[in-house]
Amino acid sequence: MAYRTALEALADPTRRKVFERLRRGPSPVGRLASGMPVSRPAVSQHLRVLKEAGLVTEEQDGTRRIYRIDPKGLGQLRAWLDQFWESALDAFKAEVEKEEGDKPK
Amino acid sequence: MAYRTALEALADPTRRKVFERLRRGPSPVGRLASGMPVSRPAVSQHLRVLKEAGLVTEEQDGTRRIYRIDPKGLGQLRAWLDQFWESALDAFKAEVEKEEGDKPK
DNA sequence: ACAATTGGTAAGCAAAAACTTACCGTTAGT
DNA sequence: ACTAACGGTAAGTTTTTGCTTACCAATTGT
Repeated sequence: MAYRTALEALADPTRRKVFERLRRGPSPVGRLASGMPVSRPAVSQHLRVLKEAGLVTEEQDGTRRIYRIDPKGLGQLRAWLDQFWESALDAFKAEVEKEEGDKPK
Repeated sequence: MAYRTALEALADPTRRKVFERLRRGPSPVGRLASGMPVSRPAVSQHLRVLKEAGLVTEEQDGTRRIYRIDPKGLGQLRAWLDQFWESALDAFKAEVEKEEGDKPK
């Protein structure tokens, strides 16, 4: 049921930018913030949302916190999408068959 | 590049509800709106967003418009997710190998 | 031609979300 | 012990977004 939070987290453009930057590998907050059009606290807040959505993890290393992508949230999102995709196709097929029945002979 | 709009469209709970209801098959606007906690115009506005995101299609049938799920948007989202998933795993592997190199012997 | 059904659009409002500045706590180095 | 670096949190403001009411256009049936 956590695909909701993942979806909501990835909807924001800057948050997506942070997330996609992490795809290239782990990074501390400061490094993430430089190169972003917004302030460091803003990035911090985005990271919290991403973390709560299971999309990133935080690891303390001295005075800095290293953020990295967490496969968990991504996996849940994929699972939902796949299941949705399948049932949508099923409904689509059923629909087509129903229409076939409408033009008999 | 349209996975952005799909993501943003699916972030809203009521919009997701509309979308998930369409999974069971096509429906005109009025039917969708009844059974929703919001007004018909609200549903209309949501449908527009979903349509612009390539998630639903609209077909005119007399005075009513039938909405159905459009596989396009869903497909683009899946493609992005899959590609993201892969490159994230790659980065993860590369990271592990780097750490292996850190503790030689 | 007229009335009724269906639904899109506009304007305005209220709630939510993102951003900034200011501040504080923690760790590392000297 | 003092200072600097790093980053989370609070408070307040602005922007965005979702919702409602009111209105209008198009189609169908009588």
